[in-house]
Order: sequence, then C-alpha cells, then structure tokens
Amino acid sequence: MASSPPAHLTPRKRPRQARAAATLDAIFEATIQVMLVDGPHRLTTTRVAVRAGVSVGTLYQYFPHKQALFYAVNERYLDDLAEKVERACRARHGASINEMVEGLVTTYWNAKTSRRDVTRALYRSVVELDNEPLIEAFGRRVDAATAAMFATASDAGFAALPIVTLTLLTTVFGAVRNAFERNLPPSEERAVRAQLVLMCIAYLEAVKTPPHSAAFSGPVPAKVHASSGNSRRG
Amino acid sequence: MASSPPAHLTPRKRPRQARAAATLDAIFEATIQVMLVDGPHRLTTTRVAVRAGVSVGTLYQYFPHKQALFYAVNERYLDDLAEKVERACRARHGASINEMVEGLVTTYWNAKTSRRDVTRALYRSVVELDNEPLIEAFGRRVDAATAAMFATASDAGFAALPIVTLTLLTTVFGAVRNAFERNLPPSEERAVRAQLVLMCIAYLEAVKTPPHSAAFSGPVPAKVHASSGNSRRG
DNA sequence: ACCTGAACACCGTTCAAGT
DNA sequence: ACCTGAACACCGTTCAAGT
Repeated sequence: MASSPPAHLTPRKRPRQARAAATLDAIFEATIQVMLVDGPHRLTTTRVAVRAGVSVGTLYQYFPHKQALFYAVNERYLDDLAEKVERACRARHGASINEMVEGLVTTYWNAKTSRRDVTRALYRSVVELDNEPLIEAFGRRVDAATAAMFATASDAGFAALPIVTLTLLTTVFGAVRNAFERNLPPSEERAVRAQLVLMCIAYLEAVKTPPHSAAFSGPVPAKVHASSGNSRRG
Repeated sequence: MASSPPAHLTPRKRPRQARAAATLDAIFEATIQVMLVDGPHRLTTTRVAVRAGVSVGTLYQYFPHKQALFYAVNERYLDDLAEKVERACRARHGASINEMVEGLVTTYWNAKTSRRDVTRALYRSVVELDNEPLIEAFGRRVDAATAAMFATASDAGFAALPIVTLTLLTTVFGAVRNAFERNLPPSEERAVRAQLVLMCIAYLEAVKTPPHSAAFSGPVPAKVHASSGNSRRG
C-alpha cells in the first residue's frame, strides 16, 4: 500500500523468472553487506555485483543507478520499522497513556539501537535529494497507527489528536536520532530515554481532555480514521 | 576553543601569506555555492576549484580530501549556530522557564528554517564516518549554555540539571530536524513548533523543584559551571 | 529473459615543474 | 610559499554480444 516512489528511483524491471528473483535478493543482501563492511562511501557498484555473484551489467538491469540501490534498502528498512510500530500500537489499544508512551518509545528506541551499525550506515546512505518521500510515507503510516491507539486511551481523550500525535512522533523520532548521533555513554543514553518518556507523558497530561466521552460512542470507538488527508503537500 | 578535530580532517596548512588566506576563503565560499547550486552529490573538487578561481592542486594543498571540505563547512555552520544559541541563553538569564523554552525553540527553529536550502545541503553533505565529533562538540557547548541559563530560572530549580538539559536539547534539536525532513505544510509546521514549546514546558514543570533555595546563594548565583566533564566519552 | 564484461566518460588525488 | 595542470587510478554506467 505504499505510495509509489518517484519513477527514477524504482527498480527498472520486476523479475519474471525464478533466476531473476534470486539475483535481486542477492543484490539486496550484498548491498547491505558492503555497506556495513566498507561504509556507504566506499560502496562500489562493482563491489556489490561481485559480492552478489553477478556482473555489473546485471545490477544495472535492476537499478538505474547507485542511488536507487540505497533508496531500495532504506525503503525495506522503513517498511519493517513501520510494521513494528504498528504492531506495538495495536497491542496497546485501550491501555493507559503511560503504557502507550512507554511502548512507543521503547519500540522505536530499541529498533534503532539494536543494530547500531545498520542504523548508522543507513543514516549515512542518504546523499541525494530523494529519501524525503520515504520519510514522509513512513511518517503517515506511523501517524495513523499512533493516532488510532491514542484514540482508545483508557485514561484520556484528546481534542486535537492529529497534531498531538504528529508532535509526539516528531519529538520521539527526532530525539532518538539526535541521542544516537551524540554518541552518549550508555548511562546517559538510558537516562535520556527515561526522561523522554517522562516528557511525553507530561505533554499528554497537559493537553488531554477527560477520557473519551461515553456519551458519543458505544462501548469504545474501535478505530478512528486518523489520516489528516487534507493539508499535506504532494 | 573548540576541541581539535581528528587530524585527517583538518586543513593541511594554515595560510602564512595574505594571498593564501584569500585562497582559503574563496574555496570555502565556492564549496557552499556549488553545494547549493549542484547539490552535494554533483559537487566536484574541480568544479569547486574553478569556481574559487584556483587549480585543483591548490585546493588539495588546504584540504586532504573532499570530505575535509564538507567537514570544514559543517564546522563553520555549527560554530555559528552554537554562538546564536549561547547568545539567546545569555539574554534570558533570570527569566521564567516559559520564556527560556520559547527562546530556545525559536532560536534553533528559525536558524534551521531561515535558509532551508543550506540546511538541506548540509544535512546531505554528511556521507562518511566523521561529523559525529562535530555534533558532540556542538552539543557540549550548547549544553553548557543552556544549563547555565536554566540554573537562573526565576520560577524553578532543577535537581538533576545536566540530564534535564540534555534531554531537552536532544528533544528540541531532534524534533526540529524531523519536522524539517517531513516537509510539513506551513500550518502544520507552525502547530508542531507551538506544541513543542508546550511539551518542553510541561516537562520542566514536571521535574522542577521550588525556585533556587535562597539559603545557599546570595542574591542570585551569577554563573553555574555546568560542564559535565566527567562521564563523556573521548 | 536474462546475463556478461570490455569500453567510455568522468572524478579524486598526486607531483614534477613553475612563480 | 604558494600555485599549476597533465597524469593516474578508479568508479558509474552503457551496450554489443552471449546463453
């Protein structure tokens, strides 16, 4: 369901035979390997091809240029991450806002720090003017899942749910990245993580209204369609 | 007084004659120009040299490699930004935490959004494993200035000032970057900015102690030496 | 359909020669 | 001291030829 990326970044062809599918997988795997071992800067299309066991020409049958490789890897990573967040949100429908915030921060923080080398490599793989569509798409997906979760909070309601969600996620995602890049010693990193949870909770407490007024809904509104589909840019 | 960067990223020589200083300035200027016009990806050492009116060889007398160019530009930018934040902090000593937070967010947000092209180009210029020392140094400077400011708050004291400051800055800086990269429409961007201020204030209200106990200090402690010089990594 | 790899244009970096 | 620019090694991308 992802919105289609700019044409110039899409793989050139989809595999029609089993052999081709295997080739594509090998190229993907090789890209990540080379990225981790040599760093994005020394990643060479030839090197990737060799590691994947194909020739450069083959690589260029699937990806129009090097950037498209990075783009594809980032896309996979963000899809995976979005799914994790969605699962975490779904698992906490009806919980307290404390549990929700704790779950959100933990999920995202752990995802980013469990494989620091991968995180770092991906942060660095972004060179040209392209990954912003990916970030936007990721943002929309996660916004929706999070808003749907907070709409079911047992101990609070929110008058301006979309903007509250957007602020919360912008803050959490941004803070995690910044903490990561600061290379904090583990003790400080843990402390910041805990304080971040406190901060989010303090914010939600400050902007919440009483729990979802039972006058309007039946037992509990199962789902809120939280897409703010009006005001976003193309 | 910036801590010295890794040797391999430093300019090779310092100019000893006026001619050389002019050359260095020209290279700097040209780097930024080419970065903005062609993007970091299409920035070529030859192109920079031509634009600066010198030969490639000259460029390589001052910078050991292309990365060092990017590094130097980032360093200048972050030095400038740190100074802005320090000024903003100094101007608010003794103010309320509301005013402090508002000042901090406004200063940083405006600095990042007043020249979006520059911000974007710099975010993208980071390709190799180097700019983290810059970010750390920037962080330490701004941490110190911010902690010194909050220590003088008229309406609050803080038991664990260093970690509170660290959390606040990590959050604000991260959120600004994330908001930037999401390409929000102006209305949402303004809303998030306002909510971010709310969030920081809610956090500080939650962790504050009563105003600085006048028993310990005279009229007001003029300055707090807030460097957390113990636990940071090399 | 899919793969190969020599060939081409271009870029980062060096260094012998200049002022 | 500082500058020049041809020369070299290497990389991204293509395309005629193969299975």
